[in-house]
Amino acid sequence: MKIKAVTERKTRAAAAHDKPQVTLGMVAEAAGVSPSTVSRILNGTAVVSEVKRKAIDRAIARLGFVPNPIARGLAGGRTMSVGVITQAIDSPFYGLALRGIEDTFDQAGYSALFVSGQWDAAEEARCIEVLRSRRVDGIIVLTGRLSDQALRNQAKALPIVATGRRLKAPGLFALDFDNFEGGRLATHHLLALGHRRIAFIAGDARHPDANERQRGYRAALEAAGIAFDPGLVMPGQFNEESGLLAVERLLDSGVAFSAIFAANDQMAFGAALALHRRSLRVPDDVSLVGFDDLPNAMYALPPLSTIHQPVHELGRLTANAMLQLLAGEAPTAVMPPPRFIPRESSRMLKKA
Amino acid sequence: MKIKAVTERKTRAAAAHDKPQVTLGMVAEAAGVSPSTVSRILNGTAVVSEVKRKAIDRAIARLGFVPNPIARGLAGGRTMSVGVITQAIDSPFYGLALRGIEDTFDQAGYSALFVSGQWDAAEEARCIEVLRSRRVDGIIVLTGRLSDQALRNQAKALPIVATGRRLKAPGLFALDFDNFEGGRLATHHLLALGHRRIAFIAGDARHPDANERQRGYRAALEAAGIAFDPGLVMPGQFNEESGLLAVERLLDSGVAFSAIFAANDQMAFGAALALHRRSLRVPDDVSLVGFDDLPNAMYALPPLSTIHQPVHELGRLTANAMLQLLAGEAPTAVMPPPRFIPRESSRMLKKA
DNA sequence: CTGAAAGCGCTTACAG
DNA sequence: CTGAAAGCGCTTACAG
Repeated sequence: MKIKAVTERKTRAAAAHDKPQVTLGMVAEAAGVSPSTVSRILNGTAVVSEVKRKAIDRAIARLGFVPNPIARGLAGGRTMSVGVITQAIDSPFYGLALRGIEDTFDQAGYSALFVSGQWDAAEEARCIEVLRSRRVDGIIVLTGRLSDQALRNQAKALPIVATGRRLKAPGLFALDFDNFEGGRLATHHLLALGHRRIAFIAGDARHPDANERQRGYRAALEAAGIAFDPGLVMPGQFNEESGLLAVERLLDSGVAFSAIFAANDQMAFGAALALHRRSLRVPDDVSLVGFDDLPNAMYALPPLSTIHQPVHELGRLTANAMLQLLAGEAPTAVMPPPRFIPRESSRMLKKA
Repeated sequence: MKIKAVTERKTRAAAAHDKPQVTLGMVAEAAGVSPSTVSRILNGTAVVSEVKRKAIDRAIARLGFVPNPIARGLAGGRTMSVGVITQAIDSPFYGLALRGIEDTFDQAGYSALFVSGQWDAAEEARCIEVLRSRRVDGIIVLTGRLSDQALRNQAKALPIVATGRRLKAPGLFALDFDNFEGGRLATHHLLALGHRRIAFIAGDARHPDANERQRGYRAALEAAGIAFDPGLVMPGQFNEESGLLAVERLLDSGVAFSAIFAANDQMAFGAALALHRRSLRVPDDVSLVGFDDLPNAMYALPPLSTIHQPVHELGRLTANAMLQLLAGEAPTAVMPPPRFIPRESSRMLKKA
C-alpha cells in the first residue's frame, strides 16, 4: 500500500527528468518481495533463495532499475565514489594517471572526484574537506605537499592511497617510484656515452622526487669516480621556463659541460629551447636527457632520451589499491622499476 | 527530545571519521529553532528574523557545521555538483578548460564530476547515464560526438552547456569558437608572408572544428585568388602521429609546398618531426603554423606560430553559463575571437 | 532466508 | 515568520 503510493507519483527529482525514476521499492513490488531483500541481493549482503533472486533480477532488468548512489550514500555510508587529489588537473604528467584511475574505478562501479591541490598544503587540506563533505569512500593523493602525519591522521577516518612517498600506516597504502634509481640510470647513460661534464637541472627542492633524482645523479657520478661539481647544478621548478633559465645561467656562468640531465621532461624542453637560442645543437653539441617520458617527449626535436615513468599504470595501481583497501584487503602493488628510453637527444661524446 | 537522541549518538558515517558529524539538527537545537528554519536560512528560501538568523549563524560557526551535500541531494534534488564530459581527461587541449571549470565552480560551492567520453557517442551516452544516476544538477559537454538532437533531449531533463557547436534550445546553452575565422587567419598569415603553395593537414573529418578550419583555409586561398589544390591537403586525426604521417605522404607525393598549416598543434608537432627527419628546416625550408596554442607550443623547436584558443577562459565561461542556467538566468557569454600568435616557425618566403 | 521499521541528514509543502 | 511532519531512496539492525 505504501509502496503503491510511491509508485504512483513521480518524485520531485524524477519530475525534472524524462524517464520517471525507478526505485528499489518498485522493483520489490514487481518481484513480490520486500525492499530489504532487493537491497540485500544488490549488495550481496545475504544469501537469498534462487527463486526470489531470479524474480528480482528479472524485475530489475524489466524496469531498468539503477540504484541511486545518493540514497545509497546517505543510508549506507558508502557513496561509491573516491576523491582524487591531483595537484593540477591539467598536469601533462598526471593526465594519464587520471585516465588509469578513471578506467579502473569505472569498471568497479565507482566514480572518481578529481580536485586540484595546487601544490599547496592548505589547499590540499581544503580539498580533503570538500571530498569528505561529499562523503567519498576513500581518497587518493597524488604526491603533493601534505605531511605524512596529516595523511596518517586522515587514514584513521577513511582509506588513503598516496603516491610519491614511502609510508605505512593502518588504512593507508603508499606507492612510490624509484626516483633515485631513475636519476642514477639517466646519469649513468650519459656517463656510458663518455660524458664527464654533466650539468644537472634540479627540480623544486620542496619536492621529494626532485631530491631523489639528484641523489641518483650524484651516486652515478661517484660510482664513475667523478667529483661532484656544484657549479654544474642549477635549480629549477619542474616547468619549461625554469629549464630555459637554468641553461641560460649555466651558459653565462662559463662552466664547461657536454651534457645536461634535467630532472623532468618539461625542464628538458625549456633547456632545449635555450640551447637552440644560443645556437647549440642537441645532441651534436650537447646531449640532453629528461625524466618522466611525457606523451610528447617522443615528438620533441630531437626526440628526447628520458626515464620512463609508467604513469597510466600508476593510475591503475593506485585505484586498484584503493579498491582493495575498501574491500578490507591489504594492497600489495609495487611500482615497476625505472626504465631508460634512449632517443635522439643524447649521443656519444665527440673527442675534442 | 527527538533531536536530543540524534545528538547523543554518533551516526554510522561519523563513526568512521575522527570528528563526529555535526548535523543541521544539532545546529537547530543549539540555536533554539527548528531544523526547518536553519535549512531556510541556509538556502535563502525565506526571510528569517534577525535574532534567529544571528543565533543560527553563531551556532553554525561554533559547531563548525557543514551541510551534507548527499542528504541535500536526496531531499532537495540539488546535489551542488555538475558533470563535465571531457573527451579525454588527459587531453593536452582541454586541460586548462577543466581548470577554469573547477575554479569557477569551486568558488560557487559546486563540485565538478569529470568523466571521459573517449570521442565515442555511445560512451558519452553512458557518461550521461552515470552522471544522471549521480544526480548532477547539470552537465557540461565539451565537444564530443553526441548529436545535437541528443543534447536537446537531455536539456529537457536538466541544464546543458555545450561547446564546439552552435545550438539553441530550452535549457541548453552552446558556446562555439570561430574555427572558420581561425583557419582563415592562419592561412592568411602564411599568404601575407608570400607563400603560395600551402599544404593543409586536416583534422578528423568527423570533428566539426576540423571542417570549419579547412573551410577557413579555402576561404583565405580564394580571397587571395589562389586555386585550391587537393593534392596539398592531407587527412589527419588531430594527433602527433597523424601529422608526421601526413608530411611524409606529402613529401613522397612530390607536390611542391613552402608552408604547412596543420589543423591543430599536435599535428604540427608531428609535422615538425617529419620535416626534421627529412632534413628540412623550419622555418628556413618550410613554414609551419598550428592551431590551438597548447601550453607547450611556445616551447616547441622552433616555437610554433599558431592560432590561440582561450581554453582557460572557455572553461570559466562554460561554468559560469551553467551557474546562470541553474539560477534560471539566460547565459549570454560569447567566445573571444581567434587570435594569431606569430612565433618562429613561420617566416617570409625566400625568393627562389 | 526474509520483513517491518527506523534511520541517514536534509528539504519542503502544509498549516498556522 | 516558523514548526511539525512527511518524504527523498536506500540500508541495516532487529526480530522472527
